[in-house]
Amino acid sequence: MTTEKAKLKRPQKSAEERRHDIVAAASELFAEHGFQSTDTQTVADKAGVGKGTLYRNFKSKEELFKATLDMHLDELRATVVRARESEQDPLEKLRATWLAYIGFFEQNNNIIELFIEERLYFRDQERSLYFTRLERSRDEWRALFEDILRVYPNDEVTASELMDISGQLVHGAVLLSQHTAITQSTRQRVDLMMRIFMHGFIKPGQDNI
Amino acid sequence: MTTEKAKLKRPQKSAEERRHDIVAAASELFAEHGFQSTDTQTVADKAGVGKGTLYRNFKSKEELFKATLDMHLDELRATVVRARESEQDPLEKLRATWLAYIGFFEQNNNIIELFIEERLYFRDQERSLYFTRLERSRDEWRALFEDILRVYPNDEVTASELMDISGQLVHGAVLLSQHTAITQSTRQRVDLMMRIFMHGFIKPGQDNI
Amino acid sequence: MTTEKAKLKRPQKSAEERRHDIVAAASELFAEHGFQSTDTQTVADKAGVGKGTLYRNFKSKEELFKATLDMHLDELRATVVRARESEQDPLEKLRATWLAYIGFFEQNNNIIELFIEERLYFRDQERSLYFTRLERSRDEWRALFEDILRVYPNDEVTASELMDISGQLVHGAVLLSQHTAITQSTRQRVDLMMRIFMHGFIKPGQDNI
Amino acid sequence: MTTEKAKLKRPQKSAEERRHDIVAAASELFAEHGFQSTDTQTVADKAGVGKGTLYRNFKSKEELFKATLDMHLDELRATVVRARESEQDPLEKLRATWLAYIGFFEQNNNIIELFIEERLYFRDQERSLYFTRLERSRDEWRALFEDILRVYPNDEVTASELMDISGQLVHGAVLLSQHTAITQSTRQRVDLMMRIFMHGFIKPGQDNI
DNA sequence: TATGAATGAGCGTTCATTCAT
DNA sequence: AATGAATGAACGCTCATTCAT
Repeated sequence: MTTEKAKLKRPQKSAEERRHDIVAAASELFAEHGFQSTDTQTVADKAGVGKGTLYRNFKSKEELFKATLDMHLDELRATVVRARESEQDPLEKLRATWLAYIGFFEQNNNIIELFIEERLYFRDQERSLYFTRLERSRDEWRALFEDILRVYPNDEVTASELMDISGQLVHGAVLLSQHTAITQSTRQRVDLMMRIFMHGFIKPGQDNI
Repeated sequence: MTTEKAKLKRPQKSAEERRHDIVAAASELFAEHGFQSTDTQTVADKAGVGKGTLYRNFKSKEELFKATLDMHLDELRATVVRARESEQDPLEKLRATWLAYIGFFEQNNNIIELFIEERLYFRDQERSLYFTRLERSRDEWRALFEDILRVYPNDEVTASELMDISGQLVHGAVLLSQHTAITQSTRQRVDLMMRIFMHGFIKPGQDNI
Repeated sequence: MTTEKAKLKRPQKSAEERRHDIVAAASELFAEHGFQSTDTQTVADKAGVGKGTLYRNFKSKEELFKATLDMHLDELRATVVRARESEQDPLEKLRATWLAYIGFFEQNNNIIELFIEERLYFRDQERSLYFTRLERSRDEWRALFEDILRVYPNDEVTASELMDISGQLVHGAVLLSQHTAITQSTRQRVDLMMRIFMHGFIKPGQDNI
Repeated sequence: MTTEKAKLKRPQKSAEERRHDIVAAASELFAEHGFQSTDTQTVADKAGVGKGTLYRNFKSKEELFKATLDMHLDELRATVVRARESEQDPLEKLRATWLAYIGFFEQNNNIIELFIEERLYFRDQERSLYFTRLERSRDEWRALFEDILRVYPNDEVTASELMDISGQLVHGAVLLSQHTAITQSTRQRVDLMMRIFMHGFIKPGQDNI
């Protein structure tokens, strides 16, 4: 029960473990303070390694940052895919996916800010990791909305358009979730999103009052 | 022979003007590179003042940053209010407001990232300026949705809920606008948002297929 | 008479003076420990300035190093030119020049090592400052030997050849001077060099014993 | 079933060989980049051993550096002795020795810089290896010049003085050889050195013009 | 004995802030 | 009041050396 968790000298873990420890530590710190405000010594300390070990595993602080983003993106993707495949009905797939998406960002506090930070810092260098991935998964999303439209045909709207609205709803939710008084559960919020997304707020026949 | 003579060359700006020049310069630079990557020397240069003058006008780089955010928030508010008041019909007010909101962020590139940066860096110190203001204007938004519900009564949804969905749609649009292939005008996007928001994508009567 | 020379805060000297102070401090330290072993903090301390001031005046440690070399090379050149012009007779010009050259390196201990360090470190980047300058002054040296040969005609040797031998003698002297037991004054050494250079060590007529 | 079995794949080098490999690798790298700019990892790689092995064989990078200098000094000495003994006539011994000396440094590029680097870095600690050895061989050099003076008696110059001039000529040649346009072979340069060293550039009888 | 992953002191450089002019 | 030279704390990264395997 000592707080001083017996810091062994040179624990000699596997390379895989080391990398993971470092990314895990970095991830928390980046999420808490942002990329620039996190210093490498702190990451090393938190990961329980020397600073040199950081640099043996990652070419630079920037690389480390991107590695943490990558890790989160892998998790996010896994979470979302799992959710989508957990349901058969297209609309239920959608609901599950939204839930998973928003839930992921709720459980990984501030992660969305990291993706946005990346966009700011590395703007000149390359495309943002997050949006690159988003793009890559567009086809899967579109397929989902095509399935939905097959069940609920509507020639006044395209799958792409639905995908866009869906994207707005989800990303808006993620962005605002930490700042809206949390009077509702994520589940409830998603249900509301579904209701409006499906039927709007205007009752049929009210339109031309 | 006054000490004040011959200074004609230096345009003798008022304190107010100076501050404005500095904020304007800072604003562009912050938007382009982010808070941390923008250095005070560059701001001073761009504003055409010495670095000391920066610090006479703003206690710190952070203050300056917040002043630029404040300026943008003032502009945003003015833009939105103007839009809202330009229409009579509640739904048209909403459409105009959405359009103004999204248009503002389209014209002030990267501004949304700045608000998010603030959230990351100054987390510990205080609440974010953007979300503080957002909160402050909630009542106005809510009033709008109450008006709308008066015209289109629906006891299955509250004004607050509509406000939340509206917030998600708008912020999602802002966040994604720079990253979605721009096949549509803002106008068109807002129209789509309105359509779905009002009626959903499912045609009446299709529901229980 | 205080040893604590009243370290005024921010003495605000002229830019010229600052640069000079820094180069002077750097020069001593580089000469004493070499380029790589001298750290910038030490230079700043010795120059009585902050480390930032170093970097306001010189783009990098490397630039500073080259600036000190340049300074020494300027001095060396001035010393040598002054010596050469102090005499009329070509042979006396030569003697005076040799004396000045060797004397310079005796008074600026370890400077020759610095020139050689430069060659080692910056090999890839560009030509050595020292040898670039040496090359540049070759014409002046050659002119001197042509004058000498005009007085002492000898068609078995060229001015260039004499210049080469002279260069070897002088640089050899500089290199070895710190390591040979100093039994003789520089004056005496130069006189010996002159004697051998002029007549060799073999007496006329002894040759074909 | 000996422990020594089956290790055929690893060439089973002797400790002696290992050391030699390391010194050989280090030697090249030091000569190319200098002491400080050469890093131990690179040496280990080039020598085909692990970094630990470096430190089992040499207490520190510095020791390794000195070992390479020692190696070169051994080679230099062997080369010079061999040359000296290849001739009978004292003057021819001298010519051969000069040739060997200069040739050695021509074939071992940048070695002279290493000796000078040592002087800079390890100044405080002890005397330079190169000059220590030089000192040690002074007696042999002096003996040579005494032999020469026996054949060409000259009571206006001592063997020590000739030795000094010879040292200057040779070291100057080594130092400058990489920087003078190589219009002549080493052989030719040495012949010129001999001619001037023996007779000077002034023809007998010209003196008192 | 040989290895190379791990370490951390050390260093060059930057940049927000101050202050003499 | 305005300036910009001066400051020095802070930080990313390196590399000689150690030590668990």
